[in-house]
Amino acid sequence: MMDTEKNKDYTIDNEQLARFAKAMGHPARITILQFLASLDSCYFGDIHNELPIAKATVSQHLKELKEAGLIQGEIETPKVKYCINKENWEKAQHIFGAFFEINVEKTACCSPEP
Amino acid sequence: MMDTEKNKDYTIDNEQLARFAKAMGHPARITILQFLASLDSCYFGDIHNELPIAKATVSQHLKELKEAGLIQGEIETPKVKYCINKENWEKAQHIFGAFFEINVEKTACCSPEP
DNA sequence: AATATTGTTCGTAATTTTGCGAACTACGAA
DNA sequence: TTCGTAGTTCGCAAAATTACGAACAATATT
Repeated sequence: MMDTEKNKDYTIDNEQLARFAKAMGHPARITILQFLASLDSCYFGDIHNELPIAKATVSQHLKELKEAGLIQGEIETPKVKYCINKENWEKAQHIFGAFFEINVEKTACCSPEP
Repeated sequence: MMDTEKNKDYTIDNEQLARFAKAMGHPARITILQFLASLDSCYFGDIHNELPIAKATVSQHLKELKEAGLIQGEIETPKVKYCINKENWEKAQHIFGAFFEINVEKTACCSPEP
């Protein structure tokens, strides 16, 4: 049959952007990313110390950030060192940058506030 | 008592960034935002037509984007016209921009891949 | 008045998220 | 070996998210 129907699947790029955004969709995870980027420390204990939540919960948030690709961790016995995943961080920079490049001025649709 | 304890609350900025990110944390909502920004149309029906989900679900996603402040809607009987909330869109641009301005090069912590 | 169009809201179900304490692992020091 | 440190994982509960069809509302058309 002909392919006249519109493809309604989400694009890979949109899936990826949503994935990153979702990972960033919690204040604890934003705080973690900022802390890691500021490089006051990379250790779990110090990250935990910045946050108002239990260590088990911090561990979970770190796991999610890791699964989204935004951070990585390595064991440095007896501590665990986390850091930004540089490659994917840059990917996120670009993908968010492109997303927000859209010129809203030019595309105003609803009438402005009267 | 003295306030020697570290304040572990999330900052307003981090809460706001997480709020925006969370709203963007679903491919359908990313697609909606892009569609509205591209201005092929502003009407619910056309938005629905772009997505692989039921209209009730589309309506819910639009509601969430509206509650996060990223879009706004107005009735244009018998249709409903949605659009980007310009003010908050720019706010999001800035807040995401600032977030990703962090220089990861300078802050690399974990050893690079060997 | 009956119909059609355009979306929203309701009720419901399945899944995911968030959070915690307790138990556990791994290692080094006493 | 026993203890302490540093985190992870487990088990659970509460809440939020995602999704749908059916019912509903508001308006225009016949």
